[in-house]
Amino acid sequence: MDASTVSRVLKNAADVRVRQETRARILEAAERLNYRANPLARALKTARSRTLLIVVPQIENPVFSAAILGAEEEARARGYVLLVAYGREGSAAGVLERVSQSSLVEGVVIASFDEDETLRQSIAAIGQPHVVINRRLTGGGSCVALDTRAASAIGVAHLAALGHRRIGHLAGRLGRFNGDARRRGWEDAMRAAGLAPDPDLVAEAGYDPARVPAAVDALLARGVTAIHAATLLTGAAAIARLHGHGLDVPGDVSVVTMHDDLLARVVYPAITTVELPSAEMGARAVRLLLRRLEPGADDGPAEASETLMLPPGKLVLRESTSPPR
Amino acid sequence: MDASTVSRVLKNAADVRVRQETRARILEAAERLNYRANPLARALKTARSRTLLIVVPQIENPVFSAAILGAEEEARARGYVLLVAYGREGSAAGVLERVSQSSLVEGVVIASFDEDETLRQSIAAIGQPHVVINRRLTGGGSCVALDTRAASAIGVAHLAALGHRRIGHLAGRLGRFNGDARRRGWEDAMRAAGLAPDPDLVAEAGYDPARVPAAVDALLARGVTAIHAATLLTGAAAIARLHGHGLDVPGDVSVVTMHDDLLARVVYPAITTVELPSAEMGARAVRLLLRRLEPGADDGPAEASETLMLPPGKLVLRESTSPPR
DNA sequence: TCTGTTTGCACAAACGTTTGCTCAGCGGCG
DNA sequence: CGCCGCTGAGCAAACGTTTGTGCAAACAGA
Repeated sequence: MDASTVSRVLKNAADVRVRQETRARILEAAERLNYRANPLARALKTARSRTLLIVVPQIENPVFSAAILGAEEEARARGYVLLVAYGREGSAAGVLERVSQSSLVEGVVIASFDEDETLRQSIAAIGQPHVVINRRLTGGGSCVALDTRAASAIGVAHLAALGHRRIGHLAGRLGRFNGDARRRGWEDAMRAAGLAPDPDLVAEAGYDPARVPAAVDALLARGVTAIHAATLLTGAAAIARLHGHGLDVPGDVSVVTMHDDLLARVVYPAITTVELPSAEMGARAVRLLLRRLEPGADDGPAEASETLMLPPGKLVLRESTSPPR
Repeated sequence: MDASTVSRVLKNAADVRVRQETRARILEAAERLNYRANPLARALKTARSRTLLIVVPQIENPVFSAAILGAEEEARARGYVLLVAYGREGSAAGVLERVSQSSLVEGVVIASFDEDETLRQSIAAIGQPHVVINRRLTGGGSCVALDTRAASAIGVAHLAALGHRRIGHLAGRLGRFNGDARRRGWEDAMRAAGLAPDPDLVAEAGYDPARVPAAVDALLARGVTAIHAATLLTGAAAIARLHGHGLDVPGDVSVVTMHDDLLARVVYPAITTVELPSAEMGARAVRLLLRRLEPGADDGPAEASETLMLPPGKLVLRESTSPPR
């Protein structure tokens, strides 16, 4: 029983040319010995490791863990293994360098808080197929992002529909893709409701709960009756701050945010949010990557290296919003 | 320049036997060509992949993401790559089978919600060095667990010291290692404070926030003035329920729990918790594993395959606890 | 019966390392 | 002067696959 024949039989190659009896004998023996082809040897010979890497700046962030989940499922379904690596402080450079040298990876899904230019350089340095997620990378390759601008607009429109007129935006990191997109979404909805998107109604807290109290106080000083928070975490922190002032949510101030995570359900009041397909973002990124690695026609035409914007899901109505008094 | 010599020089082998000049020439060329030994070929030849696997039931759970972080750092520091895989529904069997056949892994760190017997069988089936974390596996190999019993006791003792006498325990999953440990910790502290650990003061909510309201109501019906929650998530949900009843926390009811996560800081009031070294749990598991894979004397004597219990950190005083009225 | 075609399988090289061995050159020692 | 032993480096086999090719045996057509 020669190795080559075994190899052909076990992978059911197109150039079969093997007798039924031989095939059966091989299959039986493989079964009996619990034989598994050594993936290392195969990868060495074929120069294909069927391994993908996802790099995230934080693993504990629900957006990224959801993206990892989605990516892992998609990769597995396609017969790939997904490695997870994380770059502390948001920088991707070190991780990319390290992993791409210690393990053989065919493509990388990258999430990073780096500046555009920095990130572009890190990516160029490893010279591997890649897809960036959770942002647009101008001039870069393909990206998969969440349409947080639309998500913001949905939340703000909800507040406006309830009758709120002074709706504050508790902004994320302004100057960055997602921070700006969310503020623009707020502006869009304000305008659509015939309200002026007064810059005074915007207070930046970034993604840091510790910066929330001051930002909320600033908004309160502007007389807002509702707050649209850029992230679930800062939204929750905003509610805590409001409680701290003895204010009732939603009685005195309504709060809406996005990302339908468990956190939205364990605080009081449960937070009204807009669903965002984080897991799908991971899955789509893997699909894009695989389309480049395996140019089969099974996926339809390969799109140009552009940004794929995933539309938000629906508004999940909970108890943090109500008409103004 | 022969490959064998290059190999010896680059890994700085003990059997150096190479002229300084040759060594320099090789090093220079490697640098110039940005040469990296192919990890696949090396792994194939040496039968050592320097890859570890960690299997967790959920990646979004802060305990596990912290453990992954700790494990990854430790693995990397030792020159290993850490693969992350997760088994939905808590079962480890499928993941172990799948990954151990698709990639070459030298050892596995396992977290799972499986029953002891089921888990033992899954592990036996893959026949690889392993360390179980976040629980004790009776009769199994080595484990690294958090001493949640002691952590519970610290939290409950804090409540007792404040003057609470009717302290309810919002239990995790009773009958399982961590659920039972936490309830025992509550009992320990109750007894130590001269209070009767009345079973009526225990209400089980598992790890599911949806079950919390009913459990909290049951505790309230028993006249508790303080609640010790088995998990941060159910603790937060308990606070939400208390608010829902129009009760003040900590004015009417104090709440304490464990795991010092971000969540504890974004709810109102910020939750008093007991620190638990989740990240260290991951790191220690990797160390244990490596000790078996590389029996060097650098780590002290290899311990018997017993459970390593990591003691809790300190009580983090926030605003969810106060003396009873 | 002979030639030509197909069928079924084995041979062997290659992937990029690691590692035991060989061996030429050379200096020292008897 | 001859032998020994050391140094420094190359040779070659091996790890477990994949894949192009070679080559018998079986078969068909003439």
